[in-house]
Amino acid sequence: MGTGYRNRFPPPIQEEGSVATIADVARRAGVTKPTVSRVLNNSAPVAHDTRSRVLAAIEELGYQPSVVARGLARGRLHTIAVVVPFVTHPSAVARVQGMVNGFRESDMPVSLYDVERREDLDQHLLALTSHVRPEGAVIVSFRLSPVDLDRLNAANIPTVFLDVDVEGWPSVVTDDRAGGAMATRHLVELGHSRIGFVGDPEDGEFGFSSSRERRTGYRQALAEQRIEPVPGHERMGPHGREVASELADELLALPQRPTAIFAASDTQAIGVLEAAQRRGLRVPQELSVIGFDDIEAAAHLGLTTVRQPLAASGLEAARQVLDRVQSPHLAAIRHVLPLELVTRRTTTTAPERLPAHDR
Amino acid sequence: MGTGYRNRFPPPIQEEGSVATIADVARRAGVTKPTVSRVLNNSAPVAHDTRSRVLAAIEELGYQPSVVARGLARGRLHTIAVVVPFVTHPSAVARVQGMVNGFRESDMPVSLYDVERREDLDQHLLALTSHVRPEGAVIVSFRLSPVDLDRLNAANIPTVFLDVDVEGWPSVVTDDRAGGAMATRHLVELGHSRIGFVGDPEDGEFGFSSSRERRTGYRQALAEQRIEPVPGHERMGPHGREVASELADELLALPQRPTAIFAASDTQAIGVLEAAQRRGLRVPQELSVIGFDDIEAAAHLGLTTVRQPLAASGLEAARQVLDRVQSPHLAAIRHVLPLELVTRRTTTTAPERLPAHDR
DNA sequence: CTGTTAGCGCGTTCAG
DNA sequence: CTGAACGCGCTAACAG
Repeated sequence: MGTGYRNRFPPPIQEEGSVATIADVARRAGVTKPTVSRVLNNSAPVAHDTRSRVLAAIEELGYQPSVVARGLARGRLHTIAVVVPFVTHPSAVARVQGMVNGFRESDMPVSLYDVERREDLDQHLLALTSHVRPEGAVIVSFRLSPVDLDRLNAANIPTVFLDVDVEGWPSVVTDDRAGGAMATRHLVELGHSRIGFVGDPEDGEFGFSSSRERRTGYRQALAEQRIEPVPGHERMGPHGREVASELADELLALPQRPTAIFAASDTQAIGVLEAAQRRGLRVPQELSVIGFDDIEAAAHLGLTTVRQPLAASGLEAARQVLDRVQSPHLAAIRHVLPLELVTRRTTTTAPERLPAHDR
Repeated sequence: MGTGYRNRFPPPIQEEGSVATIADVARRAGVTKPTVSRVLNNSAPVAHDTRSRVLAAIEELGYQPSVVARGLARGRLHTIAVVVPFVTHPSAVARVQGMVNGFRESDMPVSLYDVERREDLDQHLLALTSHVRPEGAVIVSFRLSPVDLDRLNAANIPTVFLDVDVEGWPSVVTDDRAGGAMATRHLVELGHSRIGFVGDPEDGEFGFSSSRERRTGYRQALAEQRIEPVPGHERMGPHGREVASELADELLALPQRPTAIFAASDTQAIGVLEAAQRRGLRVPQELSVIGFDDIEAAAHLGLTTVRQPLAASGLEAARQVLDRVQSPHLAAIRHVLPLELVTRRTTTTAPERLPAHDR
């Protein structure tokens, strides 16, 4: 008939508006509430025929336990809390996608706690350790204070950190320092020696570590190649495309401008590309650009970058939490994911290495 | 000193692990629980000095009411439920971003219900109408059955539909049919007459209407321009880049292949571009491609498309829900957002309109 | 194996 | 304006 309607909702056996409770089920099955609870949770043995009477009643009433009431009684909500900064940023989306997939098989709903302002984090952390807590948590990118960690610990919530190293806690990370070095070496091998860096400020609002680590790797790679670092070649500012674009513009305005720029993230690299375009600089002939993350846009733009397995890291974090929800005393392992150089169309040989007529 | 730590967590005045309850506050303030509850919710007048004693106690204990207990007692959780298919798809991300921004000012947390499989929707709808319900809901793209709508109505949850028209319910939509016509006319005006269409199946798993409407607009535009529709020029398949790519490939394999293709979404348009590339067809010289939505990738790829204000629509939906949470009996308005043709680099004059040597 | 009793933290009667 | 008593739906502890 193709009405386009969906119709798998259980029929409303109860009167309109009201919903079956555990008491209704108990009454109908001729038992008491705890017995129903026991078959629901398999928390104690139940005689075979009682169990089937209860199951029948549940079926007939279309009964579904209230997660809220259950949460209040148990002191924990059957949920995994995910605390993540800027959840609509491409990298966050990819990580969340991985987690969602990781949790799908289990019947664990995930509740997303987006952090956009400082106070959001405090509030969410408070919610985590309140009366009724989640079964587990994933905290993305945030370096918590020892006080916060103690709280988490006291609250007894299995927690996995994603994209940040926390001593004594399970974590899923990449080696950002090695990644920064990888990106920089790629440029050096192409003959570049004036290599700029665009990244986040050292002590940003949230204290994320990735940009700092990548810059450290950048410096290491320069040092090991005996390239004199130029302090003015490092520009840091609040994360985002626009700011990165301005920072890059400063670099490109230098008398001895860099022939290559390493951006600490693809988002920032896109800003760098925009700056080059505004100045009429051809990429990669006159400016090589390399990013970090390999978000979707990178492929579209042909951006050379260091690929970080974002979705896979989310999946792994999900696995780790689920493992710890089942077995709370697993050792805290640090899972390191591999990085990979992805060469596309924004990096090439340094201009000074080319024959004059090609420049 | 720049440890990078954050430290705004309220000091643990209570013993470790335990958390202050309303009873603790009452005791400390020398009153009873209902009084505390009254100052918390402004639900009844409270003497000035008792109120300040209570507030002081709340402050000192770092007390925060349990949302779960409150939810159980009230029968509604202080939350807006957002039911959205494929939340990691670019268009969903943009819409959610808009909603998150719309809800930020209010103190309403939003809980995201992602739907990836048929049964997810039923389950989430059930959760909405259960014992403890959200304050309001936004349902994205889904056309619900009358039974489901009745439930929603009986449950008395202010609900706004986004990206789908529902008779008698508030909705935020665009005119997909007009958009489809707009895209098609653009191609016709460029001189194209063999125009292919790639979109979703007519009766997809979820019965989304947008692709169908856009195709209707496509047909209308062809008709009004007296262009004979070619049935084989319409290809439909499950939404996604890969499938769209295959469908486009079929079109491009036709003896009289289309010189332009209208894809019902940017995601599918990207698939079309891939198909063209595989066949070595130059875009736009040999094939014009237009999409729909204007997701981020569209700008990166230079894709011509019909822009739909995704984030703005999310924001508007949020506003509507908040309005209705405050004033439950507002009329059901249908908010139509404007569409806009965005011309970029994937569409151009039809080959047969060019001088021979240019083809 | 099952029922009785109590309590999770909070809101809401109803008295006073 | 404030307190006593009860209920939200469910689980936990203890008998039997």
